Amino acid sequence: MNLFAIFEGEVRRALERLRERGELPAELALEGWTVEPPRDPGHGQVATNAALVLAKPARTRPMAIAEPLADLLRRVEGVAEVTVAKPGFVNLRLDDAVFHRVLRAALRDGERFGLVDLGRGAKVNVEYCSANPTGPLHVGHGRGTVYGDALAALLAATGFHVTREYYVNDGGAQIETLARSLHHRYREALGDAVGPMPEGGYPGDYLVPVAHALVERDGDRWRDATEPEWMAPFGDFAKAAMLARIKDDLKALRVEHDVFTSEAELLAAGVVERCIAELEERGLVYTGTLEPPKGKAIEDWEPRPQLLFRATAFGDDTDRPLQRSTGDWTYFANDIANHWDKYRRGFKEMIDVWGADHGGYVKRMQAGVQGITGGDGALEVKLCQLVQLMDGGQPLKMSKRAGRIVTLRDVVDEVGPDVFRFIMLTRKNDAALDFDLQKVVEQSKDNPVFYVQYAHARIRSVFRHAAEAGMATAELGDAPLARLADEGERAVLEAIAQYPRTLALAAEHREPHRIAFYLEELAGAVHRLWTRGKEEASLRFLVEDDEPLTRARLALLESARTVIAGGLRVLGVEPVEAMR
RNA sequence: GCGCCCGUAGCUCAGCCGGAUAGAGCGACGGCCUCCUAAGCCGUAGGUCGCAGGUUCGAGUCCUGCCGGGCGCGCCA
Repeated sequence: MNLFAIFEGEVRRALERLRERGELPAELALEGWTVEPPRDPGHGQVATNAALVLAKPARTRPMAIAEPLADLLRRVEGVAEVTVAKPGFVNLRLDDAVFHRVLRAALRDGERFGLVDLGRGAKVNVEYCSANPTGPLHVGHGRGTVYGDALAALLAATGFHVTREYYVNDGGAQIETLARSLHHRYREALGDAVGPMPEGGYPGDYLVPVAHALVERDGDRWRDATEPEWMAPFGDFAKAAMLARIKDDLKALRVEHDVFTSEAELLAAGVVERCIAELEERGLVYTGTLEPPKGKAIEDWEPRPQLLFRATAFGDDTDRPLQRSTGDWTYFANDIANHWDKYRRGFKEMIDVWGADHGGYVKRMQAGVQGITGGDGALEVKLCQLVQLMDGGQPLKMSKRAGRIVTLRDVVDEVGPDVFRFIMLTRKNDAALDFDLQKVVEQSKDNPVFYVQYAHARIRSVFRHAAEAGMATAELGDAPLARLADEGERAVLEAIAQYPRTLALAAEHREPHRIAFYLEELAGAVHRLWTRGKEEASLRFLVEDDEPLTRARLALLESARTVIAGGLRVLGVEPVEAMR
């Protein structure tokens, strides 16, 4: 029950009436205006800028539209008062009864309250995390992962049929590097004096336990084997171990993907060849020679004819290579196949969450999807800016080469998934983020997530007390909500009514952080109301000799709690029963 | 050199599709617990929204140009 959507309809009808009556030009397009909560609560609960927006196309003054519009809106059920303000805003003050209906809807729907059906069951594939299985997840991965996970939940909450996907980049040379690194650790585990990790290997110590597990399984049978002999089994073993570890790390973050797609398996199944053949049939593949990029000197640049994808046909800056000089497919070719595979599994809408360092790759991938799906599929890419890891104000350079990795798991174990997720979700995805390990650990007790969880816990506490006092806490839908007369109660009521709109906007904009900020506001309204009860006994929630009033207040609290729980659920944060 | 993203209070960040007097948290300072959880509430201080133009009834928001920071710029992933 989205009040703002409802009143948008009312404003539209009123404008249409004005057009019919000739007070607006017959050909006027009724577009571009909005219905929003006014910034100043003194203006009521709903405001529209329709008169301002339409004045110019209607070739009249804003007030000439605002006045008759206000007259019509005054007759709408649930509207208590309509005022026209300065330049031409029309402000509505709503009857309490309207908010009472919202509250009853919230009580009736529980955590499903506000879940608008924007998607109508459309299938959407959200690919996120997709870190290479060559090591544990680090903090930088955590951001895109949490964002993607919350976005997936948000879309699922707004009527889309969502699949959460992880693309495993296990097709390239990096798995060979991983296998060599494991082989080195394996020899170490057997007690051979092999020295430090060779140049180009993965120096982190996370392969040490993997090597021991391999010794446990196979003993020293690979000690004297040749590289071609051990390469495949070592690669498989290491890959499986890394993937298991990544899944475990994800679980600690409360992230669970539905599908893991393996690049290597797509390759082995010949999907890439079929994909390229498909592109060829569409005339999107040719052999040509690329110009060297301007402005950036590339050493050992050799003009070379190669297999190219006609990305420029879809708005990319240049055509893109599909095949390496070695004859292998490029990562790009494989990734087109990956998206083609999704498309053939029924996903016309695909969303990828990438790190900002892949920003230069967006256009070509979108071009690839357009090309391979004949324009029927669409790829939306959400970039997460990189995380600058700090330690006590000093930038911490993470380098895999130096083996100095701050793992995601370390941080999550330290502060917990709720704190970590909330930190990542109180930011827009496209703003850079400083993540100071020391501060995050020190200040995790100040994390706003507790503010929201505390509001939930306090409400639970009231219900526990109510039950102890023998008060009925069920069937609150028929409570006399008109008894809710305090300004603090109204504030909570109005905050609750904002939720459906917030959810819809967050989904449309792919911005789960809006929910986090909204929940802080709602929690604030709850905390303020709580404090009013401390200052004035008559405003306490449980009033011994006035059960109807108590029930009305419980109804208010329960719907607030429901919204908090539902919102936290979308963010993947636990609503708690108690804080102590 | 070119492309994308960012620049808002001391710090970390919101600011809805262009809307009314630019907000929150942390930090600083001052108040509030005989009573449903003080992980809370109330107040004070703190801003030329990077700079300069432009668009318009109206710009933190859109456009152009600068400045500053991040990322990227065949066959790596």
